[in-house]
Amino acid sequence: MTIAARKQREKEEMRALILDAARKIFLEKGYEHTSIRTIAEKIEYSPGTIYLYFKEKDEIFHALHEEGFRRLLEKMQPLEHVAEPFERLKAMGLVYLDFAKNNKDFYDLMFIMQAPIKHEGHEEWEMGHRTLNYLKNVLRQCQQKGHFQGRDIEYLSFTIWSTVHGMSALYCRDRCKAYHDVALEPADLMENGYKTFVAMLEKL
Amino acid sequence: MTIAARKQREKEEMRALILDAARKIFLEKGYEHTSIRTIAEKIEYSPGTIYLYFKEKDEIFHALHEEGFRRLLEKMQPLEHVAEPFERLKAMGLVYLDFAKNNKDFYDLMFIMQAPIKHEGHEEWEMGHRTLNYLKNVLRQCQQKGHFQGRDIEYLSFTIWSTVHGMSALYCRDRCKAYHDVALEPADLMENGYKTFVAMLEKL
DNA sequence: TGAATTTCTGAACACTGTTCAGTAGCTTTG
DNA sequence: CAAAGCTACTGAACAGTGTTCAGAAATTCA
Repeated sequence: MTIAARKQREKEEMRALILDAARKIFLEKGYEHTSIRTIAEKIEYSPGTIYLYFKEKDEIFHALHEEGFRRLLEKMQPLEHVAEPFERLKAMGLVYLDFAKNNKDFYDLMFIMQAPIKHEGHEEWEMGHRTLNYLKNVLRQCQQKGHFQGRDIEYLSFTIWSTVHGMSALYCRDRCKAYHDVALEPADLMENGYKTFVAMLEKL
Repeated sequence: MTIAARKQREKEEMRALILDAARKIFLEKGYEHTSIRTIAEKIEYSPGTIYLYFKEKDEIFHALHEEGFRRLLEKMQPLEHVAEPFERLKAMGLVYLDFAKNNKDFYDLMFIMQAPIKHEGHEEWEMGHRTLNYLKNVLRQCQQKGHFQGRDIEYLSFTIWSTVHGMSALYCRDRCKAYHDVALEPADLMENGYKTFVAMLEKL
């Protein structure tokens, strides 16, 4: 079985090689403006080869989609050590916004891009669910400490997610320039916009 | 000058004809999946003709972009008759969310799509600015009535915009299905999510 | 070594936005 | 009214896209 094992390993290495190249080019040029031919050229294989490891371009998308969530969850990990739930919630928002700012294309991939939903229900959103459940849990812990009394966790989580996503999406798709006439930079808007939102959460 | 006038009129009619066809196909298939050839076929002209009226595909995008803002502002008009500023603000949010729900592709065009920014600064965001200023004015009126004391209008408007945009964007790009496991529909999420947000605004 | 199998190639297909030489038809002029 | 001029339009062509597949090359097995 050692040969079969090696072949299996080689297959995975090739997949990783393709994903690695694709990620770099995606992050540089964006998904739409990255062609299979460009990826193939980068790894010094022919375009056809890529189709031996991925059914279609979208499948590469999904693989990177997952990687994005792994990265985001990774950055959320350290927050486990923040004892106070509400403090943890506030920090989560900051981590989320920071992730969007520093990983624009990953963020785009994960939350904005028109995701091709061909693999219908095939658990491709598992990582997304995990992230969302993480938020809901923190909110429940906040409630146990007296915050958000009487609020439905589902709706509250949606509102909070919407706000930070809204900021991130406006940032990623350059709608922050609506504030150029008052000389406000995106980073400033996000920082102080989030502070305003936290003030709301504190009073709720 | 009557001939020149007629020619002028015909030119505008042709532009309108193209935009009309483009809008219909865009709203049906989305911007990316609409080809110049398809639009040309629909109006029974050759693809080349379209380039006599629009410099490029993106220019059609921008024209529809403007139409979208005209439509949104139109739906905001009746709110002038709501005397109480805070009531007007709340209603504005509902109109905004409704617009997103009922004009998914227009909303996408206006606030989500990677807008091609070639006409650098060429006032193409004028309508967007007008909409945003409308919001800021209402917020100022709210402040005069005692709401949002000490809050910066710029940051507050950004936070509010982000929240309703976030909900709309999650809706347009199908991320609401993250709540499918708890059997919550997008419309319900938006309605109650917005109620939650209004509760926050009331206490701020 | 020779046959079988796997892996890879690159030409080809059908599509895309865009350009431009050429044509058909309307407008003006002689 | 015919000829010239102009304008609107055409559709083939270019360079790009995702994807497929017959055949070549390399590897594995007998």
